[in-house]
Amino acid sequence: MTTKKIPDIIIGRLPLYLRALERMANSGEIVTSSKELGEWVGISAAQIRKDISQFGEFGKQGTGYNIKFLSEKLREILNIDRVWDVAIIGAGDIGHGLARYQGFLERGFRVTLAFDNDPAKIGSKIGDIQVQDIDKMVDAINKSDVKVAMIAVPAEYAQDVADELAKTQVKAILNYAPICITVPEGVRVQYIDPATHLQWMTYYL
Amino acid sequence: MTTKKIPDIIIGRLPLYLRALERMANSGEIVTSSKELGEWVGISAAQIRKDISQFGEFGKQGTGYNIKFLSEKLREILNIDRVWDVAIIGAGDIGHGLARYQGFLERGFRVTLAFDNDPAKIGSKIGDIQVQDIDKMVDAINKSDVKVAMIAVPAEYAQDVADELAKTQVKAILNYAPICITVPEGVRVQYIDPATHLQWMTYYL
DNA sequence: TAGATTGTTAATCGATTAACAATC
DNA sequence: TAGATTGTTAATCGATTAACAATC
Repeated sequence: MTTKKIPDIIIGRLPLYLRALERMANSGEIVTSSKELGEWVGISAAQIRKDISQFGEFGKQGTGYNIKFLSEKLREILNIDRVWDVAIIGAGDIGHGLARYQGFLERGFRVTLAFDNDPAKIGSKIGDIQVQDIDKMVDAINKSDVKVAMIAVPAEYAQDVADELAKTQVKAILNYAPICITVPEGVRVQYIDPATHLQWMTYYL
Repeated sequence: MTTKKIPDIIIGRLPLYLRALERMANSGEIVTSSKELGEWVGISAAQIRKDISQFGEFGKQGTGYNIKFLSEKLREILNIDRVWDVAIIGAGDIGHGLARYQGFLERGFRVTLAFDNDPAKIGSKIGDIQVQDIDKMVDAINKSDVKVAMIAVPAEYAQDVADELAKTQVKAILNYAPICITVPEGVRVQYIDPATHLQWMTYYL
């Protein structure tokens, strides 16, 4: 079997499909079509069929896709048919919000570690996790099975944190600091910066 | 003069260029090149030159780009050579974090209105803005000159909020609810959903 | 069977890269 | 002048769309 490389842009759409399918399931629907799913996520039916067909034949001609079945398949493909432990670095407003965010668990993630360099925050609790000294981060992560981290520190510290994370088994980083970071080969980074998103839209105002 | 339509994907990169240029300026640099800027943002030099040249000739052969000058031009292009008032709908953890976020002001945005439907929150203060009853949102926004809004309510209310916003002059929405919303022609939406970003990366783990 | 919708191929469209003349 | 780097064109690459046979 020749494993063909799936384009990254397709992978990025799968979570959107899954999110819509889960909402459909919640409202009691059993099957859907590429057309309906496309309307939910704002993507053409042809593209949805093409994307999904990269991974197998999950639909039935004339009928469409079974929502539960397709959701299950997408979860397997995305490796979220399990729960990933996540570390948060930075216990300011953003870190706090992320640590308390209820939406993660049902979507495959559980925050288990939090770090900060502020003595006033170290030792405090967010929900039921305790903020640890950032100096102990590498050790603590290496003792855990955390492979996913979220950086929520000021821009000037983000690269330092990324460099420390490089000493651990973390392979996926969600970076809230408004700066592009450099990471070793094999580590993935995604960026969230609300100001950047807003600036994109003001062009059209 | 024929105004050619600039692809949306190019507009989306300009805020990244601007962000990098501002950091360069802060560290005292005066000029940069497409090569250097490309390294900062992880984009090829050729693409950066092509993107920037859509809007004018802002560089000098042999020298590169003056950082201050190019920043100024990008701000003009993106319409952030002014400050935009922003409304936040939803005063939970995310809304709170956004309202308190210090990073907006220097990048062209100021949160001036906040709304919630929870009687326990209405009337409370976040920084120096007071949370108002969401029933008064349309009136309050219409009396203001807010054209940008951030939705930070649970997924099940997001479409309702979007429908209400459609009765105002809001033309740009940053949606934190994990759901795709439908808006009238001419209104832009951007999405931020950390779980979706994380799920994108777990594929590769 | 007739209607619907998938999976897939070929055609189109758009974005990125490479190359280089222009010029600072 | 020699070296560097832009702005731009042409070539390449990749993604999206349209169309349709297969089939439920």
